[in-house]
Amino acid sequence: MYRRRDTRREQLVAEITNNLRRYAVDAQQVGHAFANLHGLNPTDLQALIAVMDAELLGDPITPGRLGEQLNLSSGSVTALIDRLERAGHIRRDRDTADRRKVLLHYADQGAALAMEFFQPLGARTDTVMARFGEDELEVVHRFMAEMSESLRGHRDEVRAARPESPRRPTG
Amino acid sequence: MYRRRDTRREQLVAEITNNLRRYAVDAQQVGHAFANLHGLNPTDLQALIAVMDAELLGDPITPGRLGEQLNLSSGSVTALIDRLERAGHIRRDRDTADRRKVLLHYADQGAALAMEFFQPLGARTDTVMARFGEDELEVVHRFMAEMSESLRGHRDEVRAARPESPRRPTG
DNA sequence: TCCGAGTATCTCGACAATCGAGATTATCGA
DNA sequence: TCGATAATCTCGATTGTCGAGATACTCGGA
Repeated sequence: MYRRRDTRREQLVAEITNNLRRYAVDAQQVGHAFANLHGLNPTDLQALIAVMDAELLGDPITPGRLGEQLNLSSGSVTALIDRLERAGHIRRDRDTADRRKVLLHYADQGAALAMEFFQPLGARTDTVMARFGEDELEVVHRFMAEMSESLRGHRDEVRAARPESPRRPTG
Repeated sequence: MYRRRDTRREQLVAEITNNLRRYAVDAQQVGHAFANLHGLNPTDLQALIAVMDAELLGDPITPGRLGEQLNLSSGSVTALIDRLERAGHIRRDRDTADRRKVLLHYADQGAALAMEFFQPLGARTDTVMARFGEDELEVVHRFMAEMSESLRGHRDEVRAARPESPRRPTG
């Protein structure tokens, strides 16, 4: 964000970078605000979306994998799922094949909530996209796909890094 | 994400929407992982970025406004600033004009951390953008600017909404 | 069928971030 | 100087999270 802007191209790069960053921040705040509004905490909403995503991909998520995605300990995951299940957002089902496993499915309550979360967002997204031609959307699509891919790579790198001196403020 | 995909255009819209959502989720997880790595919690990192942003715009943020941005109560903000100040990330300064106000500035420690956070991200962003022509970047820029603007509007709407029955589970 | 190693999930006590009401400190107009 | 207003901080209660150990299940071998 804080870089040379001598050429038009550099200026574009700088501003796009800015916008991506702001988009990410704002998205997080939308999630936070929405969660508050519905008596959830942000983790709950993240979890709900992850459960829904996995299920729609035909590959229901387990508590273990959910914990990896959200970076939670096993204890926290159990508490999290308890909360969501108590609120009627999701269900726990044992995997019939491997009965050690628990598969998470969203319940009606959770589907409704996710819908309520995504619908206004989708409407706004559509409005913006309506102002772009199909060839332009092709460009945007290619850009977002690569950007998304790149960010996922970065996330995995950061996660792989081990804290060398985690919290030792000058001993 | 879950919509008709009859035409190429609809397909594009659907996939871009998907990518935006995934980008937001992944960005949040990067923040979470990075914060963990450095002994912070996600709120601390968000706050640090907000302080840095405000200061670079020439308009240093106050604890009150920081609390609004992050949706924290005044007590939490004080604790948050205490943590960050103790860790050497930011400084508190009284506003000389209105001495009730406290202005937050990032200290060297905080600048270094923010740099460490953004640099690898910037490198990746640059790599992706290098694969696009200047006219393509113009399109992406316009798209991201409008998208970002739209999302901010949505955030404010969600924040303005008041929880009608916040947490009364059929009590 | 029984055993033991391996894996997934859950239980529980300790810790830390957050909330929210009230106290504190500073400003501004009369 | 005094009272009203505003920004920040203090403190007790609540709640999400951690992490080690317990529990439940699977799978291969005898």
